Amino acid sequence: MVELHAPPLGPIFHALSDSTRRRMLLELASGERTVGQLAQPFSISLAAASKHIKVMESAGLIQREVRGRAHFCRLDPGPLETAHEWLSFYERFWTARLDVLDRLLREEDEQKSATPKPTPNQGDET
Amino acid sequence: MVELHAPPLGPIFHALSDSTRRRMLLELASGERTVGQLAQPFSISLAAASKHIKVMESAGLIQREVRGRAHFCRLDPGPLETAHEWLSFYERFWTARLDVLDRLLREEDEQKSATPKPTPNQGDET
DNA sequence: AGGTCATTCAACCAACCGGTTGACTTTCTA
DNA sequence: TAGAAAGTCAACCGGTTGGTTGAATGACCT
Repeated sequence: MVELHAPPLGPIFHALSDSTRRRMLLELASGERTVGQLAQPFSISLAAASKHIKVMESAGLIQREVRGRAHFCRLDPGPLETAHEWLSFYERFWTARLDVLDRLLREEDEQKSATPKPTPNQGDET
Repeated sequence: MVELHAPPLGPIFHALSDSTRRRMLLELASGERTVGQLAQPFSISLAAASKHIKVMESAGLIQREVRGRAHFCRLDPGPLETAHEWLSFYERFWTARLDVLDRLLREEDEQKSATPKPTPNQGDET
C-alpha cells in the first residue's frame, strides 16, 4: 500500500463528475498549467475556472504552486489511483459478463457447425 | 470494444459520489436485492432510497425487474467498466510516480553502500 | 509610482441534491 | 373483499453547485 491516508472517495468522484473538470485533468496530463491556461479553452469566467480548480484541489487531484503572480497546477494521480482501485473490486462482474458472452458465442458456433441449419433460432429476443 | 454506446461519464461519477449509493452497490455485488432490502441498512425513508436507486438506474449502474409488487435490482457492471477504463488513462502517472520513488530509494541505497557519507547532497530540490 | 496582469473573494442567482411527509397505485394475503 | 405491504410520486425544504459580476490583492513592468 502506497497511499498513507487514502483520500475519501466522495469528493474524488464528485470532482470527476463534471466534464469541464475532466477536460482540465486531461490538459494537466500534458504538464503543468496555470489557472488562466486551464480556463482558456472554456467559455466561462476566470472565477468559475478558479472554483473548478479549487474543487479538484480539495479532492487532492491537483497540487498548486504559486510562483510570482501565477498559480501553477499539476496533476496528483493519487486520488485517481484510489478511485481506480475502488472500481477494480467490481472488475470480476464485467469480466464474468464477457465470459458468459464468450461462452454463448462459442456454443452458437458449435451448434452452427454441428447442425448446418440455414436460419438458426433467434431465441426469445425482440 | 464491447460497449455499444458507452454511457456518459458524468452521471456515472455523480452516482458514485454518494456514499449511500456506493454502499448499495456493494450490497448488490452479493446479488439481487429489492428496493426495501437496499433501503433497510440506512436510516432514511423508502422514498429517499428509491431516489438513490433511480439515480443509479439512470446512470446505467442498476437494472430493475418488477416481479409482483417487489422491484428487484441487480448490478450492471458496464458503466463501472467505462469509468475504470477512463481512469486507466492516468495509470501511467501513478506508476511513474512509483518508479521515481523506486529509483530514489535504489539510488540512496547505492550511494549508501558506495560512499558511506552520512548526509549525501540533497540536490537543487527545496 | 502607476498601470497592467493573474487570480481570488464576496455577493448574488437559478438549478439541483438529498432528505422529508403524505397521498396514491398495485399486489399479495387472511 | 378488506387490509397490509412494496414502491412511486408530488410537493416541499435547506444546503450545495456552477455560473455570473464587480471589487480587492499581489506581482510584474516601465
